[in-house]
Amino acid sequence: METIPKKNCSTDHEEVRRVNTVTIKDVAAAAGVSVGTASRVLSGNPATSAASRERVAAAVERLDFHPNAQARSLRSTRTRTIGLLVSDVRNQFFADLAHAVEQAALEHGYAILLGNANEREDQQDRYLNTLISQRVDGIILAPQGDGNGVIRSLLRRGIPTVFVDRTVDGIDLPSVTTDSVHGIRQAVAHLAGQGHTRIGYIAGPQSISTGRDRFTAYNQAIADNRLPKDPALVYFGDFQAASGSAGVRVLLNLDQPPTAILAADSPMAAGAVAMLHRMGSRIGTDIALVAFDDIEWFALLQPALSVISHSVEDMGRAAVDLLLQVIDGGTPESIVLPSELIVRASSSTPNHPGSVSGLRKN
Amino acid sequence: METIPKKNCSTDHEEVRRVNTVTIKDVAAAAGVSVGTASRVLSGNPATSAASRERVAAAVERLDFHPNAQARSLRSTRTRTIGLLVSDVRNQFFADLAHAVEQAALEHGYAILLGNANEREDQQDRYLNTLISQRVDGIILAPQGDGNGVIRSLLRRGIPTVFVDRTVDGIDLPSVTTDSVHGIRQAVAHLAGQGHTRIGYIAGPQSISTGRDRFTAYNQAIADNRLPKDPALVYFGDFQAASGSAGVRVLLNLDQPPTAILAADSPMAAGAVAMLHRMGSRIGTDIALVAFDDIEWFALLQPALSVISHSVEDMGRAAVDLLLQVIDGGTPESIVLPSELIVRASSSTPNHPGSVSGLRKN
DNA sequence: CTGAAAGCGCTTACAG
DNA sequence: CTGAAAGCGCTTACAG
Repeated sequence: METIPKKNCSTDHEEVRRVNTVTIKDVAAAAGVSVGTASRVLSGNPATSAASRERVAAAVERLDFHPNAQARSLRSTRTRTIGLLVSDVRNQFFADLAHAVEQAALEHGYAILLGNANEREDQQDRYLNTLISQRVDGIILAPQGDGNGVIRSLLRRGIPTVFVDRTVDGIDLPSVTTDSVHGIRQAVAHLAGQGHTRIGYIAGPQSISTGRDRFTAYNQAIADNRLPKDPALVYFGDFQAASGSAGVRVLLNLDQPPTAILAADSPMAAGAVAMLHRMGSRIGTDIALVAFDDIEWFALLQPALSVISHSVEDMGRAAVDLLLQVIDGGTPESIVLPSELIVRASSSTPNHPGSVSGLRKN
Repeated sequence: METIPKKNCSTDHEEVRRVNTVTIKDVAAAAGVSVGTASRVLSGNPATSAASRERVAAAVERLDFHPNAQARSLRSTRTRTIGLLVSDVRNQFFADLAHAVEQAALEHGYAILLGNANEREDQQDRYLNTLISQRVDGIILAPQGDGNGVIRSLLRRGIPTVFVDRTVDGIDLPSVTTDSVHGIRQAVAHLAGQGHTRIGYIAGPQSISTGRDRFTAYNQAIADNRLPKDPALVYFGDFQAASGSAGVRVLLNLDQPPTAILAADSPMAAGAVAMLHRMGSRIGTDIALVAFDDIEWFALLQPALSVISHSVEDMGRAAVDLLLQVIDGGTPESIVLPSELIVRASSSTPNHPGSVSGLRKN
């Protein structure tokens, strides 16, 4: 009675994979009820007798039945699956975000289909197509690009989607983002307060909303603190580590190098640290360094890195909440999370910085 | 002709999500061919005329058709989806592994359904059930537990599965693991060569194969180098950061504390670093430190951490290769990847360590 | 509370 | 090369 042999068309080639798939039909037969009744028991429909429930449960147990989610969702159009597309899993921030989203989704009975765009629009679009084809119930997206690719399909098809961390201009979807203004303003004020007047900035790409927002916030903060504005102090990176290193090299080779540097995300900050080490510039002594994103590793560096912190747990949880509301037909408001400066040793430059490392190179 | 209104049973409640789902029927109608022909064109079946191909392609484009993967796999029993279940996404090693697996899978046209066990067997089993229900074509698993849970279902159902990084005793599945013996032997010899005789070890859990393997390798290396064996020098952690910190505290409070410490994975090493900082013990001077796993952050610490390195890219790629072979009905051999010591400043203790930090505490 | 039957969107022999 | 039809494993009104 177990493993009822299916009319298996395979020519007995031994290559008989998955013969052992037990279906709801097998369960129904074993329990002595109809398929409909078995289905009702399985889906928790109250219109079932205690007797059926017991017999079906026993059969499920005995046959080790796992309902075919494909078939189920083909009828019910719900897959209980959420697609999460991040920009770069190896970026600790997104790994933490993936974890937060996954835990929050799990609580609501959803599994996460994780995609990794590698900060590239073509890979994002490829995954987006996969997610659409897999008929995920909704998508949480840290977007790439200008919204002229597959993102349009998402909207057209009415697939519940929310943006996380980033947004796309002209695409009106609920989002969870960080208000970078407050944290960056604090950071610049903190540095200016110590006498720094030349604060370098390693910016993210201006094609990405967080890259733009943080850059705007930096410019604003420079102006607010009446610091001289010098375009040479800004290096445009790509949110990845190598560009952080490149940025440091360029900035430190300036005729008038900065005495403090702000990096717009954690991989670039890591790259900056590596290059500062290589160039023999002592962080917290020769140069102050502050990073956007709070990663546990930053606290382990010596000196520990000052960071602009925002809660990745809150972000992940909020994104799931928002998406669930959209799936339920709601139109939730976007959420903006706060950012906050955490001062550590890397930006505590006791000696007047101008005199320590501001020495002209020629 | 676009969006042909489906016989939509929704009571016009406005809650008409996904009306706009276009099916292969719509495509066939728009292209003026039968559903069968449309299907053949879509799946690249050569038995199609150039004319049909063109008309179908045009219809697909115009209607923005995305085939329903659920329905497709219901017939073909292939989902083109691989489940990857890692122990902890926030662990940089596994994030890197996820990335490597995902890239390798993408090359073969597979999407990855990523699960995160959080180093817990119950969460692993829950995800495993989801993956089975989703009918993934195969599973790449960094396993938890003793193999008496859902893993048995995997075997019974013949679902193609390979182990990665870890294995489970008594479960015979192809695997990709690291040979820890060589790297750990090198590390201990390197430390012993500098005069260290008391080498502490922060072990992983003995319920996990990598925890056991590395511990065995450590014991072996201690014996090989004719170092005194002292059980007090071993602290058993759980592969997570907090236990690395706890381990350092315990070991440094010994009457005869170690002058060198080896941590069995990167999160525990990070925890160890944090605690050494807090206790004012200078890495590379007061104490030597070596970590298993090569994470980019380790190179950024000052002093940079010596590590036992193994290639996570190779591991991810090999796991996908193996799984693909299993899916194709093969029975591939397991793969064991090498490990190698990389010496950096954290384990270069020029002064005779015994005299520097081996001073008795009482 | 239960069974028989239709149907979700595809694929795939089967004839032609 | 193509169409008509069966069927993958479920769910869900419809009667009873």
